[in-house]
Amino acid sequence: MQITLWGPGLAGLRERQKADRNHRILTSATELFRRDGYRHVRMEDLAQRAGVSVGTVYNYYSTKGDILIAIVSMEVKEVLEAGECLLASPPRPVLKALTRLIDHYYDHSLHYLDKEMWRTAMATSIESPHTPNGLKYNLLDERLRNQVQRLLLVLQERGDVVPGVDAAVIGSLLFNLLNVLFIDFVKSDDMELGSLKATLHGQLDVISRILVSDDSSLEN
Amino acid sequence: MQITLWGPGLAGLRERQKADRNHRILTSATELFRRDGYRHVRMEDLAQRAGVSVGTVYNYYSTKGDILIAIVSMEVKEVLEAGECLLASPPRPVLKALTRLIDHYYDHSLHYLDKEMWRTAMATSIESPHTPNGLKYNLLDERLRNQVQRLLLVLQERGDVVPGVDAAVIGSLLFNLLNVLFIDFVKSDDMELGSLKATLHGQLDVISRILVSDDSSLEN
DNA sequence: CGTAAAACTTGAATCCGTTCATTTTTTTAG
DNA sequence: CTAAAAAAATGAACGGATTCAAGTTTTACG
Repeated sequence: MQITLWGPGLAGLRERQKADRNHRILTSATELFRRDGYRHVRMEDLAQRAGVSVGTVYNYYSTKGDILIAIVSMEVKEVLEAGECLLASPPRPVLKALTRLIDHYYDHSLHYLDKEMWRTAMATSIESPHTPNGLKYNLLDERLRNQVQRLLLVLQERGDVVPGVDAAVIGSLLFNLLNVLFIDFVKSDDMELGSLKATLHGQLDVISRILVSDDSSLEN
Repeated sequence: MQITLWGPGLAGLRERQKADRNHRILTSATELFRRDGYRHVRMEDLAQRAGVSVGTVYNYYSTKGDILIAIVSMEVKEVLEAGECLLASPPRPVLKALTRLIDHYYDHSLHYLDKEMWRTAMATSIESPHTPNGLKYNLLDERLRNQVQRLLLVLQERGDVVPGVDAAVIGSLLFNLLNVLFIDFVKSDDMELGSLKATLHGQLDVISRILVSDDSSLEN
């Protein structure tokens, strides 16, 4: 049934077939989830569009939710990379640096996923934190948290953040905030990105007062 | 089949039967969920123990998750009432008042529910925010948020919190924090209540610096 | 009381994610 | 090149939440 187009050799036939099938499954899933909504996509539909059987899909991903996590991973990895660039030389003042980073997280968040997909991914990570799914999602969360913490550390080393504060604590606190606000955002079908960012800015403004000395807080 | 023990009258037979069935379903669910774990309880088991058919359970609750939300409601309502007592005359200083309120939320949280039940309830509220389930849960969340905000307002009116801060913003921020920390708590099977509260206290300590003037912050 | 409408209960059928015994394809060894 | 072994694909079968057409109980009304 399978025609060997490329002949043997070149990294192994099986390897290439596997990569190809995996890619087809992921592509089909992304398209179908966005077009029809995660809930309405049946594993059978997904398998059919990817040109494989249902069993094969389960050979690559252990649950329907696992496919979603894979898509979330792409999303988060891109965002993390962009974040690293910002960490290399964050803008001033502190408030602007924080806003820039988190706004970018938010702006990028609907690139591959829609709100329903985010809801499902978050729900999975909460309901089943110990499955491969959940672990993977939570690991990504930790990497984001870490990035926020490191931004604060960079700002502190540069002297923009007063030495007294614990960058890890406040960074974690900031991440918690941006996370909860994002949850509220994806929960509400109506809320726009602009509204999400406005709320964030309000709370960031308050937090950033802890971070700078009273003198520099007059800078705005 | 149904023996009319009380005779007709007294608020209608049907009313009483309904209340009784509802009570039996809720009681059975609480017992089974705690004993066998939410996931392992089948609707059929639950129906059998409640002495009704599966269809009848669905007549009272629209999904399995809906039953859980009903149990969460009991939990949260009790906690809200206790909160109101504290609002009537909160202790000093500010940090102690906040700690007292939120510690109570946490301490009470495992009274009816275990961690798995909380995870499911939270996941449901995120994944399906528009179903009766989700709406109910999110309404309760809002009431808790509001209570935290009102505590701050009371403290501010009493002069313990500096007039400059926006009680609604900080209250909301505090609620977000306690919420995220609680999510992390129920996600981890290992974490103890003590550890949860320790983390909270660390973050509360930071936040409370915004709330009091520099003079009073030297009080501790 | 008796009867029709309304409200409610029932459990078999449906739907869908997931599993698994079987079949097919690819690799390896001779 | 061929056969045995290994790896992977397949789709029918399973389990459990949810639905729904049919049956039963309660109420309303003469």
